[in-house]
Amino acid sequence: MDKYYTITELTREFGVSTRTLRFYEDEGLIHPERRGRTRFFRATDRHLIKEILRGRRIGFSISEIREIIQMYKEPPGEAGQLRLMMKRLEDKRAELIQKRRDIEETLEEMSNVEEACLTRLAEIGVGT
Amino acid sequence: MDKYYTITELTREFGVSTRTLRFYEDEGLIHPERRGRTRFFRATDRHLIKEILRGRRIGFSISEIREIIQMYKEPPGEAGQLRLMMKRLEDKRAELIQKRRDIEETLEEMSNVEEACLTRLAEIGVGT
DNA sequence: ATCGACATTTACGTAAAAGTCAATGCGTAC
DNA sequence: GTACGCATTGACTTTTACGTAAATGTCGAT
Repeated sequence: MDKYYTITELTREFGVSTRTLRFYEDEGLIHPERRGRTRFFRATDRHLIKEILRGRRIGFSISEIREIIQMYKEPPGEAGQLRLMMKRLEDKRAELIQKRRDIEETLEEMSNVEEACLTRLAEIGVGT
Repeated sequence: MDKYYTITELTREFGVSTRTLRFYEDEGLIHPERRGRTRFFRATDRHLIKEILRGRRIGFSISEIREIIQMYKEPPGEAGQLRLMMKRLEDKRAELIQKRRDIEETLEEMSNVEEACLTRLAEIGVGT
């Protein structure tokens, strides 16, 4: 099949603006084809967009996302480069693990607050 | 005891600048005491800073953090407010859970890349 | 009294990630 | 053939979360 996606199809699917997708293209993250001036997105672009948005939700900057995409594409050939890349991976991993811990702590606290709300509601509700 | 912390003590402990702490004060997130023009931070401020920074790592904006802090302080008294608050909590919770999933997926992919790196290093290493 | 370290305020600057607006093109349904 | 809707480009604007510079204050040690 090799389907093409138009820009608005993708904006609808992912809930982003055309500006955003063009911005990602300008930043070199995706490379939709062109027929005349119109962009045609392939499955691979669509998949990349998914990864980009996931990175964005996590809080990665555009350049970090670019770096990550690069990593998938081509593990560099030279040993020094490889070691450096693994070091960076380690750092990112630590960061993500910290972030996950932060999220879990926050989720717990939110549960507490929610419970307090429920109790309060019950108290008030009684008198209604 | 009721220890006081100076601003630089806290900047060192948390790895942030004085500008940042003053900014948080301007934003009404913390309320250090004053003796003359100098700020003196209490344990409660220190604890708040911890929460603020955790929120920041998670990706909450200042106003979201402010909102959260507010929630801890005073679960509102009126039923409608309470329900609204719980709705917002639900939304945030969903967001955080999505974020956690994103992180987990990313961690897995990073493991893959890392493994690929190791294999590659081994291949190269053989010829060294 | 002066020096250094730390503190303060005010004000302007900045980078990231888009939003918004205006002008224009291209295809097609009527 | 023209009006309409979707696309495009480029320029300008906005928001967030601080950074940074300048000019000054405070205080203990020398």
